Amino acid sequence: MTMTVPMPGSQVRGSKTGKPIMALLDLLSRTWALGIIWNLHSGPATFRQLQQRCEKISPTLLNTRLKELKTLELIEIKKTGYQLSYQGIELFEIIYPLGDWSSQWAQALKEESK
Amino acid sequence: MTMTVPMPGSQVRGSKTGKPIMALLDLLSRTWALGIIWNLHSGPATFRQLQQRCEKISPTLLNTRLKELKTLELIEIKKTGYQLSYQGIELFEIIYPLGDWSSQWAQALKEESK
DNA sequence: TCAATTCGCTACAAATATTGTAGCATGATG
DNA sequence: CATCATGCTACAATATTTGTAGCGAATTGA
Repeated sequence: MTMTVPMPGSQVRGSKTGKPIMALLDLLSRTWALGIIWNLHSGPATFRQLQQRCEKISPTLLNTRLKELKTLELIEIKKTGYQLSYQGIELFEIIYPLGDWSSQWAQALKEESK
Repeated sequence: MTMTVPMPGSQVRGSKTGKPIMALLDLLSRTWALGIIWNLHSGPATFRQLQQRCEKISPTLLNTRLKELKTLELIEIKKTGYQLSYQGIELFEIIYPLGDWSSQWAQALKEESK
């Protein structure tokens, strides 16, 4: 298995510059990366619990993403299972407003289509 | 070509509930979706300009994403090219702090590995 | 103690998404 | 009217993701 983690400072998909934001966007663009972070916010979870929270993720991919997120220090593993690291929490706090925003957005889209 | 846009309210990858946040996370998880939004922030761009800003995106995918983002009303097309819609700007403003955050994160990762 | 269950995770083939290159049709420019 | 740039499509090669089955280790219950 070859895992290419979008490490800031090294080249990532979509950028030759190695700018941290590009590494981050690459990471977050990967299927389920955002979903895992979002789902971990409600507290630590074991592998199987996380599988359930994510509803339809395959174990293969879940494990792949967990490794990436661990490497990039956004999550960590404790006795209670996987959880957001300090940095992961910070990241979550930035994207947290997406929850409310998405509701308004959905509403607007619905109005639009009337 | 079959385009499945993660329309809030309908089922999306990763959720049976149709919650807007899940539609949004599905959308943003798609390769280059975040990158396009990020790159459009610096102003409107034509198709080819956008291709250059994104450095390595294939025209096929760029077009696919643009259609999705247009359908979901995050971008719109004007004479000057593609640009963020009002909602797209709102979305960008939420994720904007990721820029600074990612720098600190990169720094922390570097310290860590010393 | 030891069978049964649960858990974290791997194997792997099928399905899907993305890339990369070539180039077409259209409209602008000289 | 020839040339060029633009927006985009075609399509085959490649990479990613899914879905299912199940293995080995730890835990539970009798």
